[in-house]
Amino acid sequence: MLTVMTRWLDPDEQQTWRAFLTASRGLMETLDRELQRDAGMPHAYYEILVRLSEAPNRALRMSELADAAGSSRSRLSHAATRLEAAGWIRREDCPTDRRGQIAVLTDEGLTALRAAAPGHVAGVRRHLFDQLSPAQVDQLRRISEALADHLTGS
Amino acid sequence: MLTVMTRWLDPDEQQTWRAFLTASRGLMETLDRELQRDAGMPHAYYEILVRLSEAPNRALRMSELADAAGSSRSRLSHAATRLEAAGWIRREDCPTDRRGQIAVLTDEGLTALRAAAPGHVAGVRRHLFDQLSPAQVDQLRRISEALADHLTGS
DNA sequence: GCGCTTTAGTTGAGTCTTCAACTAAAGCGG
DNA sequence: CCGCTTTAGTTGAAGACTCAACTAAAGCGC
Repeated sequence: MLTVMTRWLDPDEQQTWRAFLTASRGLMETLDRELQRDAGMPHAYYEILVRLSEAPNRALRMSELADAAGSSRSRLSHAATRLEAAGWIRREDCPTDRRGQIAVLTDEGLTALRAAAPGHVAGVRRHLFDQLSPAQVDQLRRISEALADHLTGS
Repeated sequence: MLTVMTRWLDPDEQQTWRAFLTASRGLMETLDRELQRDAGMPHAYYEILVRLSEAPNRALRMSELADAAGSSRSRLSHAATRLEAAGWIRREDCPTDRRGQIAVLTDEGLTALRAAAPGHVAGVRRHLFDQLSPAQVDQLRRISEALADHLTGS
């Protein structure tokens, strides 16, 4: 067995990695807290409602919704239970696949989403876009796409 | 009362924001899962151990440790309880401030950290640095620093 | 030295996530 | 049409995090 010596992070890489950790963790925590405070929902639930609101008939199969919202199936299942209890979504049986469930955004859910959206978008703007130059925004998109491609690709 | 119309994200901003969400969430989840699988600890605990290992005498006041590890005090308190039960840290009374507690990395904690580090660093390299050009790494550092400055500054 | 405010840290309840185990139906090979 | 494997979705238990409430000690003004 051949064990290769670990290639540690050099000081520059170290700094980059720690800055990234601080920034992304801090940004998500801030937005999550704002959303929880102003709209009574965590960011993960907000994203579920957004994806449903964009879908035809405000409805999606559970697994499509999980993929769209970047959630595991188990996570979505638990979240759906809560969202249903809040009256924001409803579950329907899938007519073409008896295993399937369809999540539907209710009118109340849409109302809650519309109430939450302006504050949340303002937060994303204030904490992210307003802090970066247009060039940096472009760089961030390319960087993020490269990382996302790798994660889903391999 | 004057309510300003929300300035929504334009399609480009939307795409950037979603790519960023996918990438940062995916990256953190991947690293967290790898660390949990290979070393039996979540990333947050790993970071606590790292910070302690870098401190003089492998010891830090709880609040300094919380700041260093980017954790809330409550979170650190709960985590410390677990880490202490695992035998990886120990708590001592602070001699100069009777309110204070000092977290100390034990030999077992250092051993656990040393066992976890190579795999984790390899993951950071594989999932982050290997996917970006040197210019992009530099861009990411500047972007992250700008975001972090804003979050802690304001 | 005495109140008042601030800081240090912990705690418990409630919430969210993960993981593995599970049910049930669909798809497929022969 | 019959097994076998895969896919859809849910569930419960355990772990981790948040928030608010709390204890205790320090710092400060006078």
